[in-house]
Amino acid sequence: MILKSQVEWALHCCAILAGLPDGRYLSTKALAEFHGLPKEYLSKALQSLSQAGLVHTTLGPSGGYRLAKSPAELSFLDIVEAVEGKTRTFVCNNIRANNPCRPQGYCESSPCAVARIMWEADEAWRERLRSVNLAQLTETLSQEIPSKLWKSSFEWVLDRAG
Amino acid sequence: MILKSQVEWALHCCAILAGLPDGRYLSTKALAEFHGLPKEYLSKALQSLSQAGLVHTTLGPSGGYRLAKSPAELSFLDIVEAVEGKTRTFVCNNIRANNPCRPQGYCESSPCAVARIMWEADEAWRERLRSVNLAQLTETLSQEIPSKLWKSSFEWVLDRAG
DNA sequence: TTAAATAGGGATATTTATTGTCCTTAATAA
DNA sequence: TTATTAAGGACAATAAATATCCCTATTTAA
Ligand code: SF4
Ligand code: SF4
Repeated sequence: MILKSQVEWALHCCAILAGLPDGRYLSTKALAEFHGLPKEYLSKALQSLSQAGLVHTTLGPSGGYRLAKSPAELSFLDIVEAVEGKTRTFVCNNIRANNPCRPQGYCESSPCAVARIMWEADEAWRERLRSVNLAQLTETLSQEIPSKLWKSSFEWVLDRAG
Repeated sequence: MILKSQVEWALHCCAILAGLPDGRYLSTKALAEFHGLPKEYLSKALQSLSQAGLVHTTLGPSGGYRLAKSPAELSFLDIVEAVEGKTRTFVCNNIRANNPCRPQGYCESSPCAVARIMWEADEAWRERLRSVNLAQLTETLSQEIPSKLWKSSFEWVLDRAG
């Protein structure tokens, strides 16, 4: 069970968009080139972000994407769920229903303990993702990335932002 | 990203084995029949449990599986990792290495903030699974499953345990 | 002693999910 | 008007999950 690579792509793209000045947009083309990713496929990830309302888009030359909210209002969970979906990682196939001892017509009232425990763990994962926002990420990145690289990347992006 | 259904199977099988009297074994055939699962494929899941050292096996008629430790010593995480593997759910494809602004020969020293945050969430998930053991599960199940069904299932299993 | 039953595991097939490409459409700015 | 963009549908390629089949060594029950 491994997350789609689109999750990593979306997180990186949002990190870039978080540094974009107000009113500017960055295109799929630029984001794909910056990260060395297939443009058409990255586009699907960005569309997921758009459908989830995390980014705002415009068409035409100088069009592209910007964040729909402030970085502090966008959590990792928002981005992960936009791309990966909100479905819980454990799905119950209700195999207890096959128990040969089960009386005819007997119907389980509620999810059993196995499922509940697995769902609690899933929720612990989501809760942790919910607790980190984009502003915190860019703060950390700005401290860890060499300032020369940080600056040149910023300029590279601004050069292409519409 | 959804866990294999083998995870559910393994958890249910372990729950059954946890109720098995000392020295008794239950075969793949019985476990598959009880849960309504394909015997040959369930066998792969049980082999994973065996390779992880969670269960003990014997061959021949009256052979099968029993837990290798007491239910209190077996956590959900043990079982999930035996079947699903220990690989973290977020894999870093190091797309930052494609940054066109990156100086030649520049080598990232350590995993970046994105990966670390995703790995912390993964660890939160595992920690929660680590905190629940099989003894707790069977305790809950015994309270929630109607006693008539609980008893008849127990007898069904004992009938087939070698 | 023999025959049946078992776990283990290799090979392979089927189905589903992920990854990736290509193309069309409508909107938009230069 | 024209070039550029996001959106999205159709489709292809690849990888992973699911499933089946068969063989082997071991063990126990008859
Ligand atoms: S016992 Fe729980 S996990 Fe198993 S099938 Fe029922 S609800 Fe699902
Ligand atoms: S997650 Fe971090 S380490 Fe992985 S590619 Fe992105 S920036 Fe690099």
